[in-house]
Amino acid sequence: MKRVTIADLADRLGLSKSSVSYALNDRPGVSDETRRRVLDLADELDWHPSSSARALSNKRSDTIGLVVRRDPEMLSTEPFFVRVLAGMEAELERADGALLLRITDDPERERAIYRQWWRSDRVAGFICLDQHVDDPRPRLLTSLGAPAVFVGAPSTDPSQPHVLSPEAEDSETLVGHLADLGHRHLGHVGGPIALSHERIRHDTVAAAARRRGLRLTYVGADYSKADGQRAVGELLDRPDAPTAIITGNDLMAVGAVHAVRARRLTSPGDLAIAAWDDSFLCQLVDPRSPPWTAHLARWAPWRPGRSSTRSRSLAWCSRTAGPPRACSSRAPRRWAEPATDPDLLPTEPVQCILACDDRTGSVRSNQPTWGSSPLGWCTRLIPRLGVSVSP
Amino acid sequence: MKRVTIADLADRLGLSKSSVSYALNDRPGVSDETRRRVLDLADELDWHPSSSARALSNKRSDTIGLVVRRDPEMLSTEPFFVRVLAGMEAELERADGALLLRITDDPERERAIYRQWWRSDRVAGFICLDQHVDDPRPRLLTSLGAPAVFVGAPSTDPSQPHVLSPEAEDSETLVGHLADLGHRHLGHVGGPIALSHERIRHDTVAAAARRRGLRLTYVGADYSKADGQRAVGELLDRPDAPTAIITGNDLMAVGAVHAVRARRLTSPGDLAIAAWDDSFLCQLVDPRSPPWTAHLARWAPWRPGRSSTRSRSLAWCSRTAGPPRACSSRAPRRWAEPATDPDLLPTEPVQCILACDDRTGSVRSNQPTWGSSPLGWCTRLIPRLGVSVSP
DNA sequence: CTGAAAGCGCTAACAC
DNA sequence: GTGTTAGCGCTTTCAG
Repeated sequence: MKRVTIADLADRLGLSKSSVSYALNDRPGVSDETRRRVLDLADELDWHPSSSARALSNKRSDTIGLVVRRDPEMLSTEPFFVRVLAGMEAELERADGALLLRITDDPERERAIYRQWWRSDRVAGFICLDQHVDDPRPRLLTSLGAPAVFVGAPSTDPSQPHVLSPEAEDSETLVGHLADLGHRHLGHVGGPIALSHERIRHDTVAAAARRRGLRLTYVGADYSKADGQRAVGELLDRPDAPTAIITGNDLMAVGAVHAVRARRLTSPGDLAIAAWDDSFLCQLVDPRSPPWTAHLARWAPWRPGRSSTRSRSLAWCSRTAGPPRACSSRAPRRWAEPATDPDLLPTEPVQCILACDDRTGSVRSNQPTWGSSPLGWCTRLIPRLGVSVSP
Repeated sequence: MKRVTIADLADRLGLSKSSVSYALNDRPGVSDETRRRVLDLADELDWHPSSSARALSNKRSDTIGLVVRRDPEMLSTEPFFVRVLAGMEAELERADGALLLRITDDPERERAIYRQWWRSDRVAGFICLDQHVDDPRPRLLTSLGAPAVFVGAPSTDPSQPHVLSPEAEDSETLVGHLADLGHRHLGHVGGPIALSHERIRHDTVAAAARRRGLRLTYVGADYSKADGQRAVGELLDRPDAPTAIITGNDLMAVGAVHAVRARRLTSPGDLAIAAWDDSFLCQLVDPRSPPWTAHLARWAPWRPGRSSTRSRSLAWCSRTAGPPRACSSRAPRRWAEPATDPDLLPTEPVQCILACDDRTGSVRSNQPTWGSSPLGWCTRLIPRLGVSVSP
């Protein structure tokens, strides 16, 4: 199975390599007639450009690197990740790009991979998830000169683009909703506080509660179901337990449900639960599914002291712009914030407004040529940065 | 940020490019002394080989291609996929390889990607999941000359290696267990029958039931929770409903639980549920979690006619070699079958026995240098094939 | 043990 | 419009 090269094409057509190359790359310098013949032959012979050869002379790649620093075991449990992946893939699909993926738990290893992939020209740039406080990556990638898009929190290096989630707005929504239901004491079960977006949530939830004169108890956990259950259990076992909690992801919300059940309490009767993420877990673990609802009603009398009539709804939802619909496992659509700083791309500002369905992860953009998902969208950023950086 | 090349290293050390190359690649032809100096300098200058240049002259890549043909939306809901991914990544991590990933729903597109990635030298080979009856990929990849490992079912092309799941054994285990509990009529809610392994399950479950003189009703579904719920609902609504069902994945088992609840029936009282996969969903949606168990007991009397005392356990488990432990959401360890045909790798037979923990996806191998997961393991196959193919 | 040189497949000046 | 040529960074003969 001998590889077909442009030299082969050139030979068979009696042309030179360069003419063939021009034709293939849709560049001026060849007649339409010639171009057609080249294209046809290439098709017939099933020619494909050698990606290494092309990368070697172009010094660029159409591959985007993603290094996920999480325990693979735990990752498989977290719906968020696959949604991110699917979003990126949706975009890469249309751009005919590719994703180079690595999952590792080891921070040292992670940094080594960034260096290696970049220095070995494997990728055009990176997408970075899960930004930490004191995250070494902004500095590392800047020093390497590698384009990168940070997702979820602004990079500490202002020259790097990022896509933000409206954390503050979410916090406001969640706290506001629970306050409206009459709760006076909220629990906040946050994810790892080393994560920037968790720190933001910590602060903004606190601020929203303070503004309304609500009591707030914060407990940190690690995003796992087990630890969420532990944390919520701690809250429930206090003499002054909160009547509602907010968890940082759905997995911990499921943990919350289990903590409630384990204590023979009910939700939302004894504890209203609201969570960030609105993944499919909300559909799977639906406390309302019959005869569960009836069941709750029956159990409630057993602990009348703990039963609360204030909260009749379980806000199983997240990142919603409007108030969560009571007892709904669907999140309404929301409008995300403009996602980039226009300064970053002087030649072609990329500010845009996305209409985002958080449940499906898909977005509509006011720039019609752009992607179909929030993370697909930042996938697009990379090549663009490449263009504006090396003019 | 100028790239560091071996020419740079050679210059600074007063050597020639070739010597440097030899030293770097651990090849004979340089003194130990020289090798050390080269290695040290490379380290100091943070040199990394250009992957494209290397691939260009080597005509090989350390990247493995994975094209997943599923609806991305649905994928995020299916724990199986991320476990596969994590398994491969675990192996790639140690091999310092990389995964080129593409998720697409379009079969035509899928085949185009295989061609393109192969002809453009992007990957060393492929791992193929979800083999269909009449799957075009074995033929396609053979005709391209691309190494590929098929997972889950034997390729129709016997020259291609594959990693099998012990489907027949699983079927036997599941049916046997339910029969032992006293069930006489089983339902089998299978996944898409176009998938080879589902066809195998269909046949082997039927055979196992027949051998025991059990009745069996098969209903096909699409692996989604909703469709699983629909299918189980259909079974439950029949006048002669089965007392136990087997579903093809956990998501459909969750659907089954919901179908049961929606009819105010109980599980396992009215319907025992057993499923292939044993993912984390089993932990999340645990019908036994208190006060659920008590709840079941209370509900049962409401529909005494439907309540069965035969089944006291919910076999929420899968792919177990021994009988499932009653009411356990953990699968015991199992021994997988030898995974490859020794004929396939004449130079270096790769037959090995894996000890596999199906819950974590990790395996122990009797070939100690080998991988740590079943899919990591087939990741390893690719380069090995490469070696034996181009001697 | 070392150096010069060819070539992997493609792009991009630069001449014709 | 078309052909010639010089790299891109690395590997690999083949002489010294």
